[in-house]
Amino acid sequence: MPARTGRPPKISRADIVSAAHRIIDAEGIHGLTMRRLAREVGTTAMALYHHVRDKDELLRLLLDEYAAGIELSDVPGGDPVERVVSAATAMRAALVGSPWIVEVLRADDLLSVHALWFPETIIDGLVGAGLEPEEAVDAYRIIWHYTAGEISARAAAARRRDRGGPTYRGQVFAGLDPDETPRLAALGERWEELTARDTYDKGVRALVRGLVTGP
Amino acid sequence: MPARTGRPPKISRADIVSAAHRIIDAEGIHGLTMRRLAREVGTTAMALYHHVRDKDELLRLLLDEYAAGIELSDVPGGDPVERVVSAATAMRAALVGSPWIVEVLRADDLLSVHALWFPETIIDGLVGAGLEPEEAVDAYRIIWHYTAGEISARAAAARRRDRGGPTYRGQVFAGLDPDETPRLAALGERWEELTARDTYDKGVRALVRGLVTGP
DNA sequence: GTTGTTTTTTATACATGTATAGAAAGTAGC
DNA sequence: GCTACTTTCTATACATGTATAAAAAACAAC
Repeated sequence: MPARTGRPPKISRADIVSAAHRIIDAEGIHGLTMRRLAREVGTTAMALYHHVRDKDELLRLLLDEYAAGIELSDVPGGDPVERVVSAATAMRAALVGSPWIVEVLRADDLLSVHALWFPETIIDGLVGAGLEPEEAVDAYRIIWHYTAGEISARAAAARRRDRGGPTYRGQVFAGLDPDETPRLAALGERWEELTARDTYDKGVRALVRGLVTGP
Repeated sequence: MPARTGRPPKISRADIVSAAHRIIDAEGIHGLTMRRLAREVGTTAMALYHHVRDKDELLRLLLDEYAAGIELSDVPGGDPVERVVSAATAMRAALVGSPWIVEVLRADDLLSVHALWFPETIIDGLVGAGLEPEEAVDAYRIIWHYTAGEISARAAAARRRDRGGPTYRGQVFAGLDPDETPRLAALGERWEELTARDTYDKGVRALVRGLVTGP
């Protein structure tokens, strides 16, 4: 039945993925290039492309491995709203350490095959709170958009901080007209400080509350 | 006082930005490369780097020009919640046509110098709804994260659709265990259809409602 | 005018993802 | 064993953003 034909492969998808894992652990996501990966596997860059469609697919495979290792935190049984908030917070916690994952996902709001626990739990909680299944899907996607946006913004801010350089905000606040934008002008210097806060929890609570209470 | 010294410049920032604008109009954001831009301006790629720090700065300059041309829609006077929703919707409408802008912004939740009307109006509306200014800033950022996430996901989905190829979702739903994820299994085929819906309005309404009503 | 200084431009180079073409290494039919 | 076919791998090439070094073009001091 196997009856393999053709030149026998020297490397496998699994080899690639585990080598990629090693590189990321040792050098961070930044060190993961196709050529570097090829060297680690002991082949050429283009040979990798016979096993993965492109780098994005490779990242998705990594995500999947990673997701399989996520500790699913226990979610409180009682209030459905609280369950949804907990699950969303756990989802965010799982992703926030590897923001590159969010770049890969984005369109794929389902995360990974091994991370379906998150949408499942959130949707279940939303149905428990009284939403129709279709509405719960909408609500889940809304929560996902918020979560992805927050992680992405957080990662971008961290990158900028690393690279230094003048923030764009400074420029914005320098040329600020108090007549046109009184609220912003009043905030002034405090903007930097205020926008350093972690608002995820606040946001997800408001969002879930707003979603489960009708208009 | 001017007393310019040094080799006289052949090109200016303004030249660069307007040439970039021309390219984007004619060929889309995809056609905007540093070399293509240099050709349009009549110089070399590296010469551009004496006028802009990097491509991101160039994109920010473009955004700023673009923002200056945005029609500020009138926002209803009455209900503060409705004002915030309108302003957020206008912000999203302004950005959704050029999703690359969101990639540039992300960390810079203030948009552009010429688009401060959006945060100003939103924060003002939130204060009008009873929030303290600090809370209103938090709330604005939360709304921004949601908006950026939604646009980003939408753009990624469109890109994927263009390129074709099997969706990751298909793979996810293929190997789905109804015991572990009953809600998702029940949805099954409908996922694709359900997730094609535009949920921005629903989300932003829920979010603002949740934000202005205390916990 | 020669020499130095400053600013801008050019030339060259590199790492990256990935396309394309062809070589290599196996099996199957005869 | 020879030919055809299939799969995998290798070599080469390209476009991209951008670093670095050198050259060019102006002015100022003497």
